[in-house]
Amino acid sequence: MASDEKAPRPLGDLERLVMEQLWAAPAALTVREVHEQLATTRELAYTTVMTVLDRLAKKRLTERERDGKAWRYRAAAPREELAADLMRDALDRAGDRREALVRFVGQVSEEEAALLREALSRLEAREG
Amino acid sequence: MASDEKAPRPLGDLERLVMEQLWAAPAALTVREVHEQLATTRELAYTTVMTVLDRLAKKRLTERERDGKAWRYRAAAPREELAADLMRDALDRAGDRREALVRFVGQVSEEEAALLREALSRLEAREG
DNA sequence: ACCATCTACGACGTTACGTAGTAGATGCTA
DNA sequence: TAGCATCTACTACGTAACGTCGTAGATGGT
Repeated sequence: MASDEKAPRPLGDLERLVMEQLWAAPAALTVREVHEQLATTRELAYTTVMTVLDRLAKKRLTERERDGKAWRYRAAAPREELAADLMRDALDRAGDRREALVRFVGQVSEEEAALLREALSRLEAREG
Repeated sequence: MASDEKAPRPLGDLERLVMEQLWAAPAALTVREVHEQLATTRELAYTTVMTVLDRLAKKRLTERERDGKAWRYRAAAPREELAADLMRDALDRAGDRREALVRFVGQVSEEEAALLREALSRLEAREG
């Protein structure tokens, strides 16, 4: 049955940019590091980045740890995990799941369909 | 590659309720009809429903046709189509699609996995 | 012609997000 | 240890979406 929970709001533009920095980084980043990266492309106050990082943490999209007097932020989950969650949410919001899945596979590319089959086989091998 | 378009905002609570009325109805509904339905559950001004229907139309989620001096609204697409679109969007926003799909099938239920396999077979039969 | 009804449009409060400033805590350094 | 550079915490403001509704004027049937 359809979930009654509210769909998670999509990330704002800046929030997405920041998350992309974190996802791309091999380790947790400080506000300064994120800011320096973004500053190569756009003018942006240090505190703006700080605010966004803070909000992302409140939304549990990032986690942070102390490093001296600064915080280091990292993504709470891989980008692909978030994508999968959103796909789940969307599916949960569909009326007829079968129909929704049919339409979904009907609009993915051949390549993606192949990836799906592969993923399903792997699942079957592991769990089936 | 990841789409740069903004993710569509999820429907608001009332917008979702209204869409559910339209999806459930066999034919296009007037503002009054939608209002009467919703009014059985909650107190709501007629014009509130009108506004929402109008906004949904501007967002191309509903279409409307004249019926006397009133408008009749219907969903522009089936609920499952919207769900499929949202799944696509989420997938487009993932970094590594393969990984995202693996995670996705990893979190669907057994039943949903079966539906997915079925949908893929059907696709293969039709296109492959 | 009248009355019920419908639409068009504007309005207000709330919340999310982009954006940034200020004040005060903190930690290295001379 | 005094001071400077840096970091956080908190506040704030503008915009847009959405829930919510009112008013005014158009419209159509009897």
